Amino acid sequence: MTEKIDTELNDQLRVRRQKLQALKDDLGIDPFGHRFERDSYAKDIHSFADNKSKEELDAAKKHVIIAGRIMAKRGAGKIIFADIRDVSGTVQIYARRDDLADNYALIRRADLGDILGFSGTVMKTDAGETTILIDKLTWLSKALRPLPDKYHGLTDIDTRYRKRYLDLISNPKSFEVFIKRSKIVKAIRNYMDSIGFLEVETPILQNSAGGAAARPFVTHHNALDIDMYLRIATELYLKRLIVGGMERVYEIGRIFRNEGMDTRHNPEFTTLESYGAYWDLSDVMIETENIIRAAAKSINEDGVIDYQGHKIDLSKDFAKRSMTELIKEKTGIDFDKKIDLETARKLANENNVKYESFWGVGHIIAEFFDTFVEKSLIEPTFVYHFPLEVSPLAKKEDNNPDFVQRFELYIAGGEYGNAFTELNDPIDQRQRFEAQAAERENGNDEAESIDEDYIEALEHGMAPTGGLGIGIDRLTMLLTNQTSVRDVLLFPTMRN
RNA sequence: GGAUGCUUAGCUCAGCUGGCAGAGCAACGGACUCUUAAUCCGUGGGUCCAGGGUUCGAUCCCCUGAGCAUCCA
Repeated sequence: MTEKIDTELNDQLRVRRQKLQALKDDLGIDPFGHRFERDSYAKDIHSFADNKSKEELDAAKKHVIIAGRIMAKRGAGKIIFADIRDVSGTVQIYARRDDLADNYALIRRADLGDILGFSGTVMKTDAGETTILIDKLTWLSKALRPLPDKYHGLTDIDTRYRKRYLDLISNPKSFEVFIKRSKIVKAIRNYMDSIGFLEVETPILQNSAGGAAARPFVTHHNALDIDMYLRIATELYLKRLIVGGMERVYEIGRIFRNEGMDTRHNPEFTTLESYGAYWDLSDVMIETENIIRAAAKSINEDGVIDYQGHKIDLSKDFAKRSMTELIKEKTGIDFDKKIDLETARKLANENNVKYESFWGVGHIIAEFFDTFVEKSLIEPTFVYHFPLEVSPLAKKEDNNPDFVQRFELYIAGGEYGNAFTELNDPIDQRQRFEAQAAERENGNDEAESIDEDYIEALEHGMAPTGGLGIGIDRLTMLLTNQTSVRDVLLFPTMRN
């Protein structure tokens, strides 16, 4: 056993190590315990007892066994009260020396943060608090470090992210967000399964990263001696499965984008992508509404959310608006009229819209939307009629080859979903990839590269397909009213 | 990438014009058989983020760096 010498430890650590030794030497117990069978959670005890009177509880003689971490401890001579936290919540215990005899030494020696098992009888104190009067204690684990401040919790943002376990122990609200995240993912999965979609897993390590406009992370495979990329989307593999006849597939998985970090971007994040054969955008709109509603209802029965002061009823039908009409409403500019690049650039200059040298008219239209419209879309709105140039994987509109069958879903001024009628014409797809390659030549390092294998798959025939992508992290932020993506990720990316 | 701010005890935070480093909680010793941010008496605990500079003297002023946050690109 290697252990820091005493002088390197602060008083808190030193004292707890001494207590650890004393538990072994004086009481002969294993400070790190073993299997323990409980029959109740804190929450069960509250739901049993909170609305019963002191007398009713005394008559009931309800005996329970719980286990948990000591969060607070209050002594008064030969009795001790303590708050015990388990996964369901917190319940108070009441230990009396007269009842416990030798066992009393365990609770007397226990520190905040230690984990013990308790058996006892449910009662109510004179102050009316549901409490377990303890008749037996079992030592389960010794904490060698102190808990964060019992009243303020852990507030240091950096420590909350780096040592998430401390955040979870001391900040119940943070704990709750991650419970909700789990429920959201489960609700989405249940819905997708209920409409006949098959959950699949596609490669994270790829030879070329496609399916989105983003720079990938590069890694190296030693045995093959090749560089590989972490996926930036699940799209192209999922559509190969549509070609393969799976017809309805989805994946909820981690993807990786090598770009800046801020309150809405973490380098690794989770997306849902789904592809339904024989569907088009109208089917995907229904699917999307149902997914968002199922997710919202899994954590809030009425489906009404409050995001940063915006009260939004997700149970109402979502609006459907054309991108160019929305831009026209805000700026008076009609991008449905055919204009050349020079004119588009002039309009951009006049409206202080910045553009890159490799942008065509389509990029500029999309930028007008981002600049003038996006933040104003508070009520759930499907924005459709996207420029072809920014949508290399979407099918063209029937009557307008400059635009594609694509929508994005906007809520509370942010984007929560992206969907196409998928481009299933391999000849058109090759041209789109070539246009992307040309953009890359001109300096767009986020442009798609030509994925020959994917084109070959399309050449075998892919049914007309409606596809959807939803960012799970963003959706969780929306539904749990969080403004930073790092507050919905258990372990956000941190610098060393 | 840029601007601004933050970093002090295990945790939450003060720290005046540059003059011996402070509080609450937690911890330690004691009292207390219905407490609940328990209370009361007593005690200990510091790489003031790191490195340089100015100064008789730096937690404080200056420079460089690190981490984090917010805003912008």
